[in-house]
Amino acid sequence: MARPREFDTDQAIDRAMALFWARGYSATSLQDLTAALGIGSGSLYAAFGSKENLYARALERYCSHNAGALVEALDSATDVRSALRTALQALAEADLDDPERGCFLVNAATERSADSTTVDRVSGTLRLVESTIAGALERARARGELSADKDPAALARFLTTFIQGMRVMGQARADRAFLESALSSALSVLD
Amino acid sequence: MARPREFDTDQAIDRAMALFWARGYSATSLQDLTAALGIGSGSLYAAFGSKENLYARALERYCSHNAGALVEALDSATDVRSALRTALQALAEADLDDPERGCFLVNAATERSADSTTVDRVSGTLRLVESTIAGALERARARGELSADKDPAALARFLTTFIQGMRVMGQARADRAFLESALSSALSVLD
DNA sequence: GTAGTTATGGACTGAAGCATCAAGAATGCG
DNA sequence: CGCATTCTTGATGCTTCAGTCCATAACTAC
Repeated sequence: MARPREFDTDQAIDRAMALFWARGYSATSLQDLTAALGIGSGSLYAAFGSKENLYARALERYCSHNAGALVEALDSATDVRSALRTALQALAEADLDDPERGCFLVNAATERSADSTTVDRVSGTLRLVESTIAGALERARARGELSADKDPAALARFLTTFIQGMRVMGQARADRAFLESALSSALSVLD
Repeated sequence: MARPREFDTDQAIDRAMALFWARGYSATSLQDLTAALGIGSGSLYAAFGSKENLYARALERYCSHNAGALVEALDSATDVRSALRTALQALAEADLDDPERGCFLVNAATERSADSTTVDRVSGTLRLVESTIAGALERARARGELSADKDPAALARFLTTFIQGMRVMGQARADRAFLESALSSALSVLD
């Protein structure tokens, strides 16, 4: 019926995500975006409406992808402790690999804390992380893997908080030994 | 010998700090700064050299002020547990009072992780926080306040990390109940 | 009061910012 | 083969950006 779009929208969002993630919202210009996406500004605005909107789409993708991975890892876990350790170690490894980028969710929370769209996405994702961890801990407790006197909900709030701290420390160039030490101490609350 | 400066440099840095803290580096314009500082751009550049330099001075002030308060609180503590709880509760309270601002150090770490001046300041401050906590825990252990089988250095790494997470959660609009719950769980590692 | 020095404020520069628009190109349908 | 529709490109508009410059002002020392 009409001329078809020449670029792949999903791929464009992925590329925008990489830029916003690495540089932040304000420091990423439209020139950066059109260059990385390989499209003109007209196409960009026709497809996404605005820079803010594209940022929201990129953050949405990041959140659903990363929270999805965590949900998958924890929902199928038979051993919470090792599942949590593996998942958190992977996050630490991401920071060690590329400390400049850090965690897009954390970056979004800190840079755009005055923007309600961003705040809603971030807090919603954090709630999902929290409830996923809480669910895994509850099941572990039912299996006797976690002591009956532990509070899964409280531990989930704690671990969700700790994760964000680990990402910040990673971005602040904490080394592997530091992150692993902190992680071990954090997980000791399960014992 | 010459015309004296009409504005107070320290006060100017304080005002610049408030702006950079609330909006970040990129989203704060020179117009914002000259308006808030009440000086012309010529004076600003004569006194501080560049926007980046002024940011560095503002961050430096924030770090020395806040880390200083923590050092003071912990170095004179007779009861580590309550001193730590009080100090961390104060940070949580700051986030609850004004979640948009969050922690300038965390904001700096995430927004300007590609700038070595910023990274150095942030990581140096975090190391100071870590060693202050470690010192307080060591003394507590020597007093028998902390079990001998605990590792003060490891706990300090953990707590330093947790604090940053708490600031992120606060900025992401976690409420008081959440933060206090997470904080209690974190401090339970001392038992 | 004069000379020397430094601060002030705002006009100014050139670059870069986001967003729009117009002209042309690619498609499906009749 | 037109026609309607949607996409693409990039020039364009207008704003804002960081930073410089300069004429003027305020001060000290002599």
